[in-house]
Amino acid sequence: MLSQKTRYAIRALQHLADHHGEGPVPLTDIAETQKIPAKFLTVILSELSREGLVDTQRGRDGGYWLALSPIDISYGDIVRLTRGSLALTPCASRFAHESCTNCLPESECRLHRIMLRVRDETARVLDSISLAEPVSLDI
Amino acid sequence: MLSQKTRYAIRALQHLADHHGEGPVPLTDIAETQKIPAKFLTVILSELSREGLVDTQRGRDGGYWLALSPIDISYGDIVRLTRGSLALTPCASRFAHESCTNCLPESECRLHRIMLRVRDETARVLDSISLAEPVSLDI
DNA sequence: CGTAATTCTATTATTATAGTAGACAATAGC
DNA sequence: GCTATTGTCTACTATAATAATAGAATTACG
Repeated sequence: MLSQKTRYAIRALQHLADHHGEGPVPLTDIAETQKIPAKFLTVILSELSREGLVDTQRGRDGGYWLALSPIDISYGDIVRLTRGSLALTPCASRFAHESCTNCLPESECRLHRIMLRVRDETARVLDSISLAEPVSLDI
Repeated sequence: MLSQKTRYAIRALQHLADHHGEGPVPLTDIAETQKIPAKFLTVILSELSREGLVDTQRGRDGGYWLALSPIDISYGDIVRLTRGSLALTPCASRFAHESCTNCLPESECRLHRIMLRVRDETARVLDSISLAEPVSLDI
């Protein structure tokens, strides 16, 4: 499962994508529209800023905006950044691979091979959709 | 991510599939071969037994065995039983649907639609593989 | 009966998650 | 320069989930 925090991050980024090119969007705007607890959102947006996904400006008329064009940010990127991995087991992660605790060697683990396939399919879907996508019911 | 417990459950069931038709397999056999803490495995196998996936016999020469033929147990079934859902968000679960907390209505939530697609792809993979599969590197 | 096995209930330790508090820093506009 | 506004950072807390253990109870075979 994606954590609540990851879900908030994605919806916040969607909101910024919707207002891309309109200058800084204040945090309270995002919080209210997307129903995200404001204080928690400060933590989330600060992390996204540190990771280079959003730019910020302090002070009056400050706020947040996407550091890249929406079309250049895929859902796969976001999940990898906020959650660390798309995979369902540590051993199946491509970019954050770890061996599972108390497991057989990967070469003997049937679950490992299955999880690689699930990860590949998940990546195929999430890497093909960007924040620019309207994501209507029929895509 | 799948929990450690779910991963143990899957590997335990694989072990039982490997010895299907050979009578009761004692818990310690499974624990040793699969490197699963024995006491924890009792909890896991008891649950699988309550859910009807394995049958058990107590006492001397007792143990566990699959209640169904390995070919009739898919990885999708196992994950749904032990984890509740294949989906990455509560709102994207087909059999254990819940609305996400602090979310927009599902009809307006772009993330919801994306997660439905990921769940469908995950289900396609996991429902197509059964415990009878050797799951070699090339399938 | 005795031994080898599973079963059940309860408990614990650890970690992750979700969220809050409050001091601090920067900026724009008057 | 003042001040209101807005983001930043560190620390903290409460709750829940996870992983695992303890120990008594039950069953069944011989």
